[in-house]
Amino acid sequence: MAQPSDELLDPATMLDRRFRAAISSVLGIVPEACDPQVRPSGDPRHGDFQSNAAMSLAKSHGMKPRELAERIARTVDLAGIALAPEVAGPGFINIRLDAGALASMLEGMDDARLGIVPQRRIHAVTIDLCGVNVAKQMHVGHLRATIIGDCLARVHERLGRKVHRENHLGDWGLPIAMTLAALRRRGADLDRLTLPDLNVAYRAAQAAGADDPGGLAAARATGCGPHRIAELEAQHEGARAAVEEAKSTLLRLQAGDAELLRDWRKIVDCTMREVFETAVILNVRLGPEHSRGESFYRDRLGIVVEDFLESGLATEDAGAIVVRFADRERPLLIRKSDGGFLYATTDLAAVRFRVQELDSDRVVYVVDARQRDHFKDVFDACRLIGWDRTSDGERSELVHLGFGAVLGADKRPLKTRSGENVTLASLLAEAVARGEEEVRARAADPDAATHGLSDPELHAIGRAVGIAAVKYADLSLEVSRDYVFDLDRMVSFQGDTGPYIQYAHARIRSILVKAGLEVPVDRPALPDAPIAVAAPSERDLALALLAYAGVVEDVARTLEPSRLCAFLHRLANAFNAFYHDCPVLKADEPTRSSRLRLSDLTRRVLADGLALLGIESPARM
RNA sequence: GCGCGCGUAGCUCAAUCGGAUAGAGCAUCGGUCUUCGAAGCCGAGGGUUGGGGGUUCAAGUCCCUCCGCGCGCGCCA
Repeated sequence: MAQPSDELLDPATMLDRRFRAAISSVLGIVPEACDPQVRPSGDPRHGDFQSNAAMSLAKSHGMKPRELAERIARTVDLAGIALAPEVAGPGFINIRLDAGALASMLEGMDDARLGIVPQRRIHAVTIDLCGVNVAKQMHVGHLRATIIGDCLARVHERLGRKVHRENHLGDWGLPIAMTLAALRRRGADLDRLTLPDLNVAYRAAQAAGADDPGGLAAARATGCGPHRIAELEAQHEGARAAVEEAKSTLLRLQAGDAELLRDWRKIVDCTMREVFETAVILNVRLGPEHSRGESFYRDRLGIVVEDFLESGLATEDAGAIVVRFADRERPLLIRKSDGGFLYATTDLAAVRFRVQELDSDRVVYVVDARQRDHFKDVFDACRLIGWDRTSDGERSELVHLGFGAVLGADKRPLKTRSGENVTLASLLAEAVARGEEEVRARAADPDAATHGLSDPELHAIGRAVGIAAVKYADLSLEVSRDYVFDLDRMVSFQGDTGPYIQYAHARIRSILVKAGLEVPVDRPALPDAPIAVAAPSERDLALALLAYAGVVEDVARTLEPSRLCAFLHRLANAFNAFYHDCPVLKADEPTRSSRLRLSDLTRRVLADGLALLGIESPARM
């Protein structure tokens, strides 16, 4: 029985249902067991969609593929959706959608939802993103952890899911204690501390604590002079002293020393000020309410180890506590021989908290791909002990979305000329400057839509363009891959770039304004005009638009933002071709209104999709 | 040594559970603005999908093997 909302569905879903029913009927099996393999056609000559199920199902049912395809094609009910299907080749079933059906499906999606159906799920989703370290400036790695995580959070939210954005700060432990001890020792004014100062102090403290027994041994073995050995011994002693001081600072901090905690808070706040400023520049939704660092879990670590010991999953090994796995040599250390906890312990506590207390049936870690082994171990440990179950027993999906490195032109991790890590702040400043440069150059043209705009307006557009360039370039690639950071390519307004999509949006908006329409951000500009789909490029545009909801669902399912970018690029291309072929403002009614409405729908899908990527859609550029 | 990831056009990248002739962008070359924003559109050239073997109606995709690159591997995070 057809649902009342049936007509709101996209063509792929409708065809899936109809073919599922037909295959079920032909083969005498339940619909759930039939995958109709409905796919968009690669070649327009084969129609709009195809079902490939007959070829793979034929053998197991003792039929010839072609014969099965014929029977499915005769049986399937495509009334109101498509023309009669045609069988081709070894058993492809080709489908051409009906123009009237396309029009009514478009009218059906032309509201604030844009065809997206909210997922009714009782559990939440947790996205671990950003992952900054206190006392350290953000670098390019944080760019990816932040924007990919923000995009996935937005996509899940768009689908009606409750999302917890968790910024798992590195705000606890020896390195922080070391930095704190060093700053206090030299009497630094923590109220006037800047992040670069703090960063220098952090690195100095790290260097002071750097023990180099290997170097010492090597120096002895290779017969270095006594001066060199004495120097290394002194460094060794100095490092031990620094580490001892840091350890005692950490102990006092852990014991709740009020003065230390106050100072600790100051360096945390100093770090986070930059994080939140960066979030604003990046157009990422990340605030203090999303910060829950390692310190949050500090009182939950002991019980983690105890529970693993009690369950028999953890054993002692050379004084340390480890969890072993049946299928690999590598154990997971959860307590050091000196009784201290490790980051794995914190991560175990965090998974447990996120699944059980944040009630998440999905926990996504947007973290550097190099930590793949670590997360595999942590997640497996959680599954062994049952911490991947929500309180009502639902199994939670634990997934590490490991992203690749950002490389420089030399294919090596991005560095400045002097060999320093590139800070995120400097990288974004350059991107904004480049975006602004492009926008101002074009605004100089007296015919440009941006000509005569005020300085702050041009700056705002330039910023949106520069940030879009960087984010789109990142999000449009497969997450796990490394990529070369090339600002020239990214800010280009041609090709598969953020600015190109933004341009398509601004251009459409300008057409609607020229038609004298009000152009609301997220509502139809002309909700009542009948849509007609006639010209080939109109059809292409219609098919692209109708794919939107499915793409958003795919992105949530696969955690691949690049699919959304590919969709937006296809849609912008389809619109540009349509715009070239089909006059809008100069067409006669009712074609004019139909095309205006198609344009308006395109405009809102582009803006909605860009918003899911965390990219702004300027009205003019 | 063990484990993981990646090799696709000159460059940067796509390719849905294995589907029809492997697609885009950049670059190159050629068309296209006195007509809605040419940041656009239309077209051309460019490929042994790292090599070899296998599975099948069908392989860039799955399996085996070799080569190359990157990353990770017990008391840091």
